[in-house]
Amino acid sequence: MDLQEILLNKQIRPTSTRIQILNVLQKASKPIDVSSITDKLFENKIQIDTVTIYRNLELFLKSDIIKQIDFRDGRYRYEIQHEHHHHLICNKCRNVIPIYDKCLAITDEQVFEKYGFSMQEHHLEFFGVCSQCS
Amino acid sequence: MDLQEILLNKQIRPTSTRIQILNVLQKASKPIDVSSITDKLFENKIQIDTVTIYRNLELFLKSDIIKQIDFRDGRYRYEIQHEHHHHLICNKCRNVIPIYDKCLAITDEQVFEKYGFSMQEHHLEFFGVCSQCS
DNA sequence: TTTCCTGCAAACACTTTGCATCGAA
DNA sequence: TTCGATGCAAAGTGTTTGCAGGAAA
Repeated sequence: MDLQEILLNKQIRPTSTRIQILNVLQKASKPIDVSSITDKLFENKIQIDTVTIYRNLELFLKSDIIKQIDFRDGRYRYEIQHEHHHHLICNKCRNVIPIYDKCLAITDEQVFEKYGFSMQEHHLEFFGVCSQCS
Repeated sequence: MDLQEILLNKQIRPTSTRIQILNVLQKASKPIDVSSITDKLFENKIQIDTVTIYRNLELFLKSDIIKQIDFRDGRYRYEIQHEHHHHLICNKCRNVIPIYDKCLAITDEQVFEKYGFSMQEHHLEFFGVCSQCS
């Protein structure tokens, strides 16, 4: 998908900085953190200030272009918002496997009604040991 | 349940510091962060260094006495490990409702086998808007 | 005695804010 | 010209480390 188009659709000015950041996220095979984004950009001889990355990530988050994920190691990771999925996170090597299988089933939809809670989204991650580490 | 006993069962020396920290967690109606723990202790005229709290929380985590929860606002919260449950988190007021309803069903247990992943635990939180905020 | 706990100070890592500059509409 | 985007410096926040003193087995 065209990154510029995505931004325009969301009424975000498609600056080259933004395209570059999204480009890195798009090419990543798994969610990456801010310092990895900086590194990837650096490999492509592009230098963008950390602050700018943070500011734009926040913008992308608000516009639902990207998703923020927490693997419980003290920093957030980001990935392009696409088909809903979850992650298997290895507690040993920290590798991440995205899974597209349907995992979640609210056995009683009325759970939310019961609390008058209007559910917007859920976050589900699985932790364990991957094949290479076991 | 007796806190001292819990610690002894886990072969952790039941110092008064530890009992006090656990006591605060036990009395809390929802997961709380480190600074709230400090505050609660202070209300009871108990002063325990932040570092000590962190170190003991880590210890409790490893021993499965407590659980670490992430509400995506930059700090972890902790609660006594008890009956498995999830949380409804209000995106507006940040209030937290624990729910004990059965929510998760792996529709295909073979998902993990497929990846040779030995699943140990999952983290599931729901985000939305609570009744008071809507 | 020996081992483990705790507190203090300092370091760290990640993220945010303030402000000036730059650049596109 | 005006408003938004970016970079730099600095501050803020949450967490961890090193080390020394202290308490419990």
